[in-house]
Amino acid sequence: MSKSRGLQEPSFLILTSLAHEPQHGYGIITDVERISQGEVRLRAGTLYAALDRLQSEGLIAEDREEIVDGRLRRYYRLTGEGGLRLAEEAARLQRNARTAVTRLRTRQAGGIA
Amino acid sequence: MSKSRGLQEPSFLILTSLAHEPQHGYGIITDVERISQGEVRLRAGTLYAALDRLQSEGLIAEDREEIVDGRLRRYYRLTGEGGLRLAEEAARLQRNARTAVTRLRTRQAGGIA
DNA sequence: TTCGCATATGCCGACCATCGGTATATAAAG
DNA sequence: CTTTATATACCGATGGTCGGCATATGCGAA
Repeated sequence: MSKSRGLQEPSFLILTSLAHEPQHGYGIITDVERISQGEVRLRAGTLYAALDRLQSEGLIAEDREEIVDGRLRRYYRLTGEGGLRLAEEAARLQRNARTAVTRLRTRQAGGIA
Repeated sequence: MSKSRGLQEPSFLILTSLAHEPQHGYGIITDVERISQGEVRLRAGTLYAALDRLQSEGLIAEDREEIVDGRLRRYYRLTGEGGLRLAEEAARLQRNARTAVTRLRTRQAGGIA
C-alpha cells in the first residue's frame, strides 16, 4: 500500500476508464482520449508506468489476458480500494471546481482590472 | 504568455485564492489550507516558485506592497488571462469528476474486487 | 511489396512542479 | 528563551509525466 497523495490528471483518468469495466492498456489510451474530449492523449510511457504504480498501490489489479490477432491484451480492473480512492478524488475535484467558480463570480477588482 | 499545460492542484488553488481579491504570499498559504479543508498545505518553496512561474505566464500580477509590523507584504492579483484560465480548468475538473462518478455508478464487476 | 497506420506492450532519459528543509527577520506567546 | 505565527526566498531531492524508441502483427494504400 502507499501513502496516497493527490492523483495527477492522467492517473485519475486511467482509474476513471477502469471504473465502468475492465480494460486493457491500449483501450485505456483511446478511452481516456474520448472521455477527455481529445484533450488528454496518454503516452505509452505514462500509461504503463502508471499501471505498474497503481497496481503496486493496490488501486487496480490484473483482471485477465486475451490474445487477439496474435497480440496480447492484458486487462486491468479497479479494486475496491481504487474505487473508494477515485470517489474521494472526484469529490475533491468537484469541491475545488465549485470553490473556484464561486470566487470568480464574487470577484473584487484588485488594483487595475 | 505561456504554453498552458495542465495546472497542478497547488497552482490551481493559488489562482483560486486570488480569484476573489488580491492576497499576499503567506495569506495564500493559510487561505489554501482553509479552502482545501486542511488537505493542502503549501510549502514555502512551492508557493514562491509557483508565484514566479504564474506571473511569468501572465496569469497573475503584482498588485501592491505593504509593510505591516516591519514585514513586507507583496500582494498579487489574478489577471484577465488568469481568470479565463482558472475558469477553463474548473470546467475541466468538473467534467472529469462527473465522468468518474457516473462510471463508478454504472460499475460492472470485473473479477473479484 | 513496401510503406504507413492502427493495435499492443514495454523501456529509458529528460523535464519540471512539488516537496521538504533551511535561512532570515520581527513580534507575541509559552 | 524557545516556540509559534507572520513573511519572503533559495536549494537539493523526489517522482509523475513527456517524448522517443523498440518490438510485433495485421490491414489498406501507394
